[in-house]
Amino acid sequence: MEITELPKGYTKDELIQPQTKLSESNLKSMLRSMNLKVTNQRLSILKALNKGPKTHVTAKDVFERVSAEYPNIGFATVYRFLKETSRFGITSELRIGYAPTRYELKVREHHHHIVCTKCGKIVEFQNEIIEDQIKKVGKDHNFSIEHHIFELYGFCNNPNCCK
Amino acid sequence: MEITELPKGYTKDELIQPQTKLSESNLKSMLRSMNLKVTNQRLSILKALNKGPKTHVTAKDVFERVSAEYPNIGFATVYRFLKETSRFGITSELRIGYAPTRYELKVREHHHHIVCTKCGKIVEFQNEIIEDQIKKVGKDHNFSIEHHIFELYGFCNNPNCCK
DNA sequence: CCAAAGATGAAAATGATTGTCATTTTTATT
DNA sequence: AATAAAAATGACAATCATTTTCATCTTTGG
Ligand SMILES: [Mn+2]
Ligand SMILES: [Mn+2]
Ligand SMILES: [Zn+2]
Ligand SMILES: [Zn+2]
Repeated sequence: MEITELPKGYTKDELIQPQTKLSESNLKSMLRSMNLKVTNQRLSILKALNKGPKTHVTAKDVFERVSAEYPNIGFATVYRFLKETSRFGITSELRIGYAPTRYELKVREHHHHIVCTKCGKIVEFQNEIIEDQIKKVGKDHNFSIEHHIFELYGFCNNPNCCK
Repeated sequence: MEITELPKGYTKDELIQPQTKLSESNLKSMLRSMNLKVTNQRLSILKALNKGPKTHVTAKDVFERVSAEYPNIGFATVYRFLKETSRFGITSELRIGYAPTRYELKVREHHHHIVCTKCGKIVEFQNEIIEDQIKKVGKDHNFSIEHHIFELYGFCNNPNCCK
């Protein structure tokens, strides 16, 4: 079957390990490296992205986290900046089923995701064999591959997976 | 970089080979196998999906093709039925960047796509090694994998690839 | 401090997809 | 062929994530 429905339980928290905590000056130099001005809103968005345990967050998630600090933040600012981060390779985008786009800071190595379509759990994995095959496929078809999406969907065999 | 933008030239026709031409009675039995009533609109949508050379079509593409035969067709009918076909595994869905969902009749074997983000060309490929790794990853993480998405994005080294 | 250049937020716009519902069509059964 | 129940259709409104617009602030280099 193809991805035709949202992962039902996707509101649940994910079980990913908390990630490296980046310092304020780390975040500022990130912004400078993007040739963007350093604003409180942007720093706050980066902090929100960097805050565990939920590391795959939607624009709405970010908006809510930042709103606590800056109640006047606008959605446009969040969306605009998230797109920038993705454009500059600071974050990667995750499109799961028909759910809103999720973002994650690229603080860990390149990886992909297995999504439980029952409880929404997201597990990360890496696979060198697949990455090698991607290069091969590109070569075989005379394409310069710039990026790829690769996500697995199924059911986690977890005792506490909902229902 | 992640998929942050639409393939620019995606309006262009794709260069996929025309696919097996299914007969009207083939299409009718498809519908019956789905426990759906046989209507002219549905047959026309299936025909549209089955018509080359563009085999990865959006709801709008289908709407336009069907409109020629049934000028009163509504978008709702197209969307509703396309979703059904996907649910029953008659079609597979393709989500390319932020472009509208594309559908393709499952008349060929399981495969994936390389998309040229410059000219929109879509090339299909199969890779057994990757499919095997998918099974392995599922097993390793104790998931029952139901489906997966896997698409490569890049530039085709094609003399007639736009600019 | 000052003046671009850039960033922000409010609000409206966009665009794909879905929901509603009155009307029509299909199909199995007389 | 007539009929009745179930299902499908199409017009239209609604949703909802994301983007655009634009007038008003901020940032930053000089
Ligand atoms: Mn991840
Ligand atoms: Mn295909
Ligand atoms: Zn990869
Ligand atoms: Zn596959």
